[in-house]
Amino acid sequence: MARVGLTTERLVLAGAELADEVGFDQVTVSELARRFDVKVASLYSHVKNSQDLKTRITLLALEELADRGAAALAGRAGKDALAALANVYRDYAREHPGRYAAAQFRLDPATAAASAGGRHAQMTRAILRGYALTEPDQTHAVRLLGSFFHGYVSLEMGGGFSHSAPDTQETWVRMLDALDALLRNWPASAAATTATAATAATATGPVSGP
Amino acid sequence: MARVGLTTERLVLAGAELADEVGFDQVTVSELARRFDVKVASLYSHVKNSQDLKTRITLLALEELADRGAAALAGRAGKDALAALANVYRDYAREHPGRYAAAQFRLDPATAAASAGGRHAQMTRAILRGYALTEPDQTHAVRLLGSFFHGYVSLEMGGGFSHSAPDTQETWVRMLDALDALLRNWPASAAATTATAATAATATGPVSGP
DNA sequence: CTAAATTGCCTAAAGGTGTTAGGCAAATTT
DNA sequence: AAATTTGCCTAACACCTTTAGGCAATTTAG
Repeated sequence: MARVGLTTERLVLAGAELADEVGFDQVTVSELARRFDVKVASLYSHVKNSQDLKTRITLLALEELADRGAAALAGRAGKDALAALANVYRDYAREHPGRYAAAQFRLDPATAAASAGGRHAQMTRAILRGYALTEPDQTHAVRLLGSFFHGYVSLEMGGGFSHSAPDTQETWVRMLDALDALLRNWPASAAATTATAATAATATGPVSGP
Repeated sequence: MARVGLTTERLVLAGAELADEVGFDQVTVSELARRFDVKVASLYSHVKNSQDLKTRITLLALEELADRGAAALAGRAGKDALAALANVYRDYAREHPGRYAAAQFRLDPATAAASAGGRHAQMTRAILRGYALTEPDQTHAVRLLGSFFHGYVSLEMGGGFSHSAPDTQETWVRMLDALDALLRNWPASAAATTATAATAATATGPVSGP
């Protein structure tokens, strides 16, 4: 019966498209089979299982994102570079919500190590070359930027900022201004501050509001 | 046959515990039934369906989180308040990973409006009273803090910062220092800056802005 | 250019989750 | 104690996942 020409790559690509259409966690082996007009069991020759499929979509998304980041960063520095990378994340999430969600998928350590994840950290570090941050601080800054990018995009995508007053584009621009200012004027380690006081007591969360 | 005494509340609570043990998206009506040693169909008298169960767990988590936040904020201001609320989120995520994940669950607008989500935004706004920010900026700052808290906690929970050099506690403290500094010295709206330049250029397709 | 080996998709089947419909017995009300 | 309500159960269907084994189309070899 006429072979359709399934391939791991074709499946992963179709899976990524499916994710963008219906959401990453609605990606199902069955639906994929339906799209290729093939019986479900047939996919299992190309993909180990559902988890494997999702992992591959995740790796694809991380790779695409890293490629876009690298392209955007080329020839830019300082605030320009910061805004460029930030926009890559935001735009990618808007264009490919399913893939972006996939990029958040938890990978096992081994797979994660072999993924494009490292390139992302590298890119953020590259941006910081435009600011005068020495080592311990640089890592803190990398983490801060990572947290911010990820958090902002998640909230905006999730509708967290939906119906509030100032539109998100304005917020976005002002936030980048703020981050740039922060990096240019990174506070010295106030080791003996009262900062740690509250630490032991409580925890954090994602907040929806405006 | 001996009634077990199921209740919507008991189910939601057990669901929250289950989430903390196995992860929010592994919370299943079947597993819950198993835990109460009851047949699956029996749960449907107390909960509309799986989605309804998850929604209720989400609402519970948002409420708990808001309560903790309110308690932590009482009597504090400025950086103290900032650190206190941030720690509430972080600690909650550590103690109750499943519930924290639930708090991220996308609610339909109507339900979201009736949730404790608003309290969270209010708390962040309350913190900003300790800093001199006037209106458009205040909202931007609320969103920035929300993005940051959510992003940081997600990444740390997801193992994003796992095996890197400076331990996360140090990063956490320094980040709070940085945010405090940023809020105390919020940059004025540099409307005519080069900020927007990069936005339009960002290689990736259609510019994002509204 | 066949014949053999491989590979791709299929049928079959079993196990898990979600959900609805209808029934009997336990708890509650009268 | 009778009547009513309510709680949990059985039955059944739909859908997703995964494994095992088979036949035919394709590729490789002689």
